[in-house]
Amino acid sequence: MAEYEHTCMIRGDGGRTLRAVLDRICNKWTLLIVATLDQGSLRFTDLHDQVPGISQRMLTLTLRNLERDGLVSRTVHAEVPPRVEYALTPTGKSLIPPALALAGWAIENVAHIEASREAYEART
Amino acid sequence: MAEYEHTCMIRGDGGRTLRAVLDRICNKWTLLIVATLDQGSLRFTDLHDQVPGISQRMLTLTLRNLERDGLVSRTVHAEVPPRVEYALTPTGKSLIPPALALAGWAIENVAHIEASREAYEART
DNA sequence: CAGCATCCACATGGATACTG
DNA sequence: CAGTATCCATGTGGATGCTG
Repeated sequence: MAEYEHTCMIRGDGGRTLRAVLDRICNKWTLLIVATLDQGSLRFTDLHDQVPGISQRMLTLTLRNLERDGLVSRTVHAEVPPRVEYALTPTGKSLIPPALALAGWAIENVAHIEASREAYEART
Repeated sequence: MAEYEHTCMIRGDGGRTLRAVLDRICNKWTLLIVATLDQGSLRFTDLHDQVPGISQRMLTLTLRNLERDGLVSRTVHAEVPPRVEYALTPTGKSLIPPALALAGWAIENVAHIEASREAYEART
């Protein structure tokens, strides 16, 4: 537990690198879409159906950002009606393990956090 | 790589659990403060000095949220001038490993992401 | 020292309507 | 089918000034 020197990975450059990446990942939909695409390639409407509650606008925006960052590939098939397939790139796939680590922590600790929060509110 | 069924940890309840936690963690300062406190307990001014660029307001807000969620403890010493010590709780400490996993991914892939982003902009 | 209060700028994201 | 366009509500966070 005394290995706090490893946190220099986080604090490193004042947190700039970590934050540059977090900014792209920690919005409302990104991780959900990445996790959904881990099944394999999907088209726009499939994603819209499988990610509950997302609007067309946010799905489009999030996919564009993922494409920009090279985490998701977008292939347009020249057909009528149009067919567009979205899939994770290798870089996108590599995000899954750390994302799972965080999700695991979230699931293990959400009860404790929620309880602590309610106790705090009650105190105030 | 065919173990995509594990991403149900992320998608599980439509991502609600993960997002409930991400919302508390993925703001501008939380992970930076947690990483800084991994060294041991620090007082307000020390934190303000060690986290470059943070304002008093955001330091206060972030610490209050961390205290609410039970990730950071706040102990006031009845002295003059006042002395307040902030430290990670066990729950707070347990966030470090998954945070490091994400930071590691960020550091490994930031160059590729940045390059992809520039290529994308150039294309447009 | 360790904050709280106030004001303000900007980004995120939701709802709705329209299109090649 | 796979988007785009527009409008708008809310949240996040920065600057500044004041206080027990």
